[in-house]
Amino acid sequence: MINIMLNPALNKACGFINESLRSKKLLICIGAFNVEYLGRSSSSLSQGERLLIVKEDGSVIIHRSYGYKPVNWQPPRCRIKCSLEVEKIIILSERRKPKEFLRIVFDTMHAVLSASLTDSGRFVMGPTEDILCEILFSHPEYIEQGLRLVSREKALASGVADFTGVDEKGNFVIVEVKRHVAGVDSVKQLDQYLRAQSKPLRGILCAPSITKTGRVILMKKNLSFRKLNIKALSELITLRTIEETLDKHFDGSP
Amino acid sequence: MINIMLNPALNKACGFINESLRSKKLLICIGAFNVEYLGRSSSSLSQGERLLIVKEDGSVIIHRSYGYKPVNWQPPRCRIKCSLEVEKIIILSERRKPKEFLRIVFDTMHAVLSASLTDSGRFVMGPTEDILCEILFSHPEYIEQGLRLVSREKALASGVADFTGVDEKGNFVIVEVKRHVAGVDSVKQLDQYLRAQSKPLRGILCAPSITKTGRVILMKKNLSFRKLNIKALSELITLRTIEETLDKHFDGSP
DNA sequence: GCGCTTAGCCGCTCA
DNA sequence: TGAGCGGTTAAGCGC
Repeated sequence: MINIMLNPALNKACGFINESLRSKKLLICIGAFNVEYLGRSSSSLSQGERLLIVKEDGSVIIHRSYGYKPVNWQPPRCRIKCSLEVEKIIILSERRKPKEFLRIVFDTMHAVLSASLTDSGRFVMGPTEDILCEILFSHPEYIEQGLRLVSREKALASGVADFTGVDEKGNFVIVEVKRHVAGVDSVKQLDQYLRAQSKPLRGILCAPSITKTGRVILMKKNLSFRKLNIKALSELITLRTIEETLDKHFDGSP
Repeated sequence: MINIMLNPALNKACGFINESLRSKKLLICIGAFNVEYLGRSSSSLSQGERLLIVKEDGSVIIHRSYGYKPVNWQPPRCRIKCSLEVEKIIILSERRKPKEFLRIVFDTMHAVLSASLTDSGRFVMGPTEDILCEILFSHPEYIEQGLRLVSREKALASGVADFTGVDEKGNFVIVEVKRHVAGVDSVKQLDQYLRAQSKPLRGILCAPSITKTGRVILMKKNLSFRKLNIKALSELITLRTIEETLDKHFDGSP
């Protein structure tokens, strides 16, 4: 059910907004306003025509006419108040922790709209690093011939290694998997894991590619790099398997 | 100017959307649809009632009823097409680089709205230079150990220096503060102040960072650079101070 | 264009 | 509560 007012008087708009907030509906306002943000940082946006969205969970989103990212926002569970002043509507949103405020002052309201959205749809994301690990765990030959993977998500002294295992020659190895280009940070991450061990182990970094500086450090530290063909790996797994993995993570959810 | 249709027939909605895309307006659609994303990753969102926003710059934003982040999106400069199929409206958005697609299939349209937003407002992030100076004036140790600041906004022969003071060793200093990366211009500005003095003084440039060429000139002119941690400095202002500021701003609010 | 760093990063997990 | 870490991270800047 959708309610809407076009070019409402400010007092009417204020009533409409308060009713929408009270009944926890999606609220969309188009009008001329300015915004002040105060919290971890601060910002100030002077007057202009924009789009304000307040969701039923108390999130606030402010969009200008361009860009896909909001200019200001607040996450869910904000306390939101709307009040009428002389020739102005003031919407104040308070986030509890960290303490942050958004103050929106409307001069003009072009449209207010409220709606209840019924959405039980399911959102599924493509192969994540987690799923990639799942695949590699059942196909260690894609990392190295003769490699046996022993543990997954192994908690080490200095972080959580994707895999630990034993290579063809009986050396213990730690494996770090990246879904994207491995950079200096990835190499350092793997190196950290290794340095925190008492004995020297082999380290294998698996990624679709590696940056030049990343490779330099990797070679200096005598680590191995294994190029992953993400697409080929994805094809080792059926959609069914992905859904099973998801089910494991999101267990109870419908 | 705002146009709107409530519960339009799909063919009417399709016409409305195409007209909005053609004339490069902000487009808002509320309806039941599913979304497929294909690109660097992939995702699939099954049927449900949601909010679709298409901006005049070709950005696409899809929001569910909860959360402040979009479930799917595309950045500006996407090519967007809308077509009518049997009992469905299909909106396809293509991002050129990297190649990515969003396919939105509407079963039902509850509302379509288009608007032109006029927004020449200015957005300013973080503590203003003024506030930054305020903080540094009460915490000169963040500029240099043992520094005593004597004056603020001191009018000199060739401009207004942010601070003048005396360093640990008794040298007179002029301090210039920048909120953003200091460049060649900032260095020259500080140098100007110093050259206009009869005696040679020390010059300290404070900024979160400095460009390479800026640093070269700075060193050549024998000036000091002090890296500012804007975030840490901001945190020297307590929340209490923020709340006082808010109170001042929002005075009447309950 | 690559590679690196920052962000009101966000959001998740786990000690 | 904090640390670690992945992200369709995005976005900026230097090389």
